[in-house]
Amino acid sequence: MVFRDASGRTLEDYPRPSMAVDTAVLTYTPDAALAVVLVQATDPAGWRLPGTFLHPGETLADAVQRSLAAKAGITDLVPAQLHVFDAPGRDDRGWVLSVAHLATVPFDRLHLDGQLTRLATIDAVGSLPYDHNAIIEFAVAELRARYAASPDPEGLLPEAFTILELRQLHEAVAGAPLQRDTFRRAMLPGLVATGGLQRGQLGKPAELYRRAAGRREATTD
Amino acid sequence: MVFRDASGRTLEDYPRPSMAVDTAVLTYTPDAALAVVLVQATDPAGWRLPGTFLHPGETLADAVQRSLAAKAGITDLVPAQLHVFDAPGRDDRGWVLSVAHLATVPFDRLHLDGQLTRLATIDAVGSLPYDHNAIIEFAVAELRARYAASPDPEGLLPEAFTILELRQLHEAVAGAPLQRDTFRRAMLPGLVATGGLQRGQLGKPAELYRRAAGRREATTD
DNA sequence: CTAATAGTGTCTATCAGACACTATTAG
DNA sequence: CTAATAGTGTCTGATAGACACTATTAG
Repeated sequence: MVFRDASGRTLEDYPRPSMAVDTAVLTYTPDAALAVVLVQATDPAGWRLPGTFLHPGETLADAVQRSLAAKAGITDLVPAQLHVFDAPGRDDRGWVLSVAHLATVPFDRLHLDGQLTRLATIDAVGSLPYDHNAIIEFAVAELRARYAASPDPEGLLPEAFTILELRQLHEAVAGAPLQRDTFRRAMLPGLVATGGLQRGQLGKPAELYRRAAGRREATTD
Repeated sequence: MVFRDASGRTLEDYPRPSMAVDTAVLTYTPDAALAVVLVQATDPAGWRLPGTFLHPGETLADAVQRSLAAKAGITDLVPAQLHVFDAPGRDDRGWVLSVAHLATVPFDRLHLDGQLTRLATIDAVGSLPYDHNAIIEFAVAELRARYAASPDPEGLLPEAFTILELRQLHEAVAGAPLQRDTFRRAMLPGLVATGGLQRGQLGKPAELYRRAAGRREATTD
């Protein structure tokens, strides 16, 4: 069926923008920092967020996966839409709207190639082209909301972890220190002890936990 | 500056989708119900959310304003982006992405024309074409989040109101009854007594309030 | 007066913040 | 032993839910 409006024009007669996706891939580094993946571009040269133009018939989520699989060797992502950036002059190459996305990846599943890709710590990202700094702001705010309620909902830690490791992750995400005892009591309902202990450190060995199956909120019941 | 990719193609050589906006305009009716504005279309005939295609150089927010000013006589909106609906087959007229929006309007600022526009109560919207039912779900969820913390943040009530009227509005938004005394105590920090009373009803006259200037959250300080 | 609604006092359970205490390890 | 970290007990203040009480009106 061909659509025609009041003036008899079909859908193809209307000017259309180019549609892009740009993704903030967030990870948690071994030195306890929240970091974002940047890629090197040539055209306006410099570091920026990985992105691509939407292909015909393709889903936004698929475009995100396609743009990241090559550049960062990441698969099985669950990208989340954040916001559409639509300022008319945001891209000097033409009329381009970008749908900003967030994806989280455990550090050991990242395979960055070094020349074309690098990690930047969240509080030390430089000035990026387009509105990519604003996209990172959006992404971090979204991640903070997710981490407020339950223990490591994105699975950035390995299978088993101590509560200290969990708290350091949550502090990196929140960008602020968290109460030691309150944090423990808030997270315990969502955790299951593995029975193992973490030895070799000074002090009493810490119990190892994994996330509870039901991905519980921090409540009593 | 003309952009060319590795194959020498410019931005215009890439296929592009049509970009639309669809808006859930929510209001609060005199009979204490949350309702959404629907418009009558001819092309696939039936009721649907008001929307339009994005014009060149136009902002999404501007397109929302343009599509609503005519059809519902509403101006000075502050539309909020909700989500991009991008399923390849969502529109049988072609490849159309829609950016769903939420706008709230006090009932007495609505000027619906009757033949082409009507209100539907939220829990009695019928089955709408495309993904317009999902858009309404998104919009109501967003409104609920906003109304959880502060008194009538969208200004759906008139200047002065009683706490009973405020609670009835919040119950319509939440879709569930709220505790009478708890609600009052939670909202009072964000309210200012006007000094007036609401008379003429049976029972003790209720004090009239307006929203506090600072749009305070429900806390003590 | 009665019926109805507005507004408040208060008890209980829960929870965050704060702090100190006990428990268990390395060295 | 000492130093350091893990884990817990407990007090305080704030708050939600529940319930009952007082206050003030219409009729």
